[in-house]
Amino acid sequence: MHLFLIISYLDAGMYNSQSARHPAQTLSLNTQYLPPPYDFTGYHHVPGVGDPSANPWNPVYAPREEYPYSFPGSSPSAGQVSFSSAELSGTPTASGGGSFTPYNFITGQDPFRSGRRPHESICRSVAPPPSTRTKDKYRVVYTDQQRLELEREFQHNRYITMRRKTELSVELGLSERQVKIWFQNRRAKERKINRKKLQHSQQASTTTPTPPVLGGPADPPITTSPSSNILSDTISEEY
DNA sequence: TTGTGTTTTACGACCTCC
DNA sequence: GGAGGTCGTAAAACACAA
Repeated sequence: MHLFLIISYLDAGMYNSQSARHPAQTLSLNTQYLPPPYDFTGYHHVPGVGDPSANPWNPVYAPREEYPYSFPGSSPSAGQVSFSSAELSGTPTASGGGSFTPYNFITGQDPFRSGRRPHESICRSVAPPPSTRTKDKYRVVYTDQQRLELEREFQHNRYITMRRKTELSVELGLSERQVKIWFQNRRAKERKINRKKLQHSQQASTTTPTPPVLGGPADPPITTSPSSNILSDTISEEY
């Protein structure tokens, strides 16, 4: 059981992002709007909005930034990926110490691998300048502090608002593009993890001695179609 | 030390929305 | 048209076993 603490990020005003791009959207700027917990089915332009069954998965795209997919801080939703306090506090995990690291279903690696990058204490003592891919630097490695803040923001909101993106980019010394791409990659990572979890659970269910009831609820359509993705995404609520 | 597998940045292609 | 979304991928960074 991991106590998920969002301390200073619960300042609701911080997330009342104003959007210049979608003034017609009406749902969001109201702080009273409490979005459903992390749920990819809520993508706003799915045909039949509000009725995921209408089109469970067509390229379903993410909510616009007017949709503050924040989690009520007082009740971390089931959709959150939990972090140990050590991870969120930036406390380096013991190298190979076997401490629990929720993200590492596959390799058991520390998500931040804190304290395991000898060069970083030198090379990453200063945040790298906003950079794009160059000959010299194909990519930069973000500092632990940058990752920590980005991760915190991600735990609060899977989709960063324009306002928070600007704030974070200034705060962390990253470009807004870097922040945006980090969130895109982070969501991709989560989907990947969820897919693996789903595969594991499916394998476990197929290897159980009790045969599934044909046509019953325990016999979900297992396909490789994108619809399985949305399932895996919503499954993230198990976290 | 090295080989191998995984994770992390960054981008392009393609999509929808306004 | 430009914004940001997903998906797939390249390559650097990293972890770890042998």
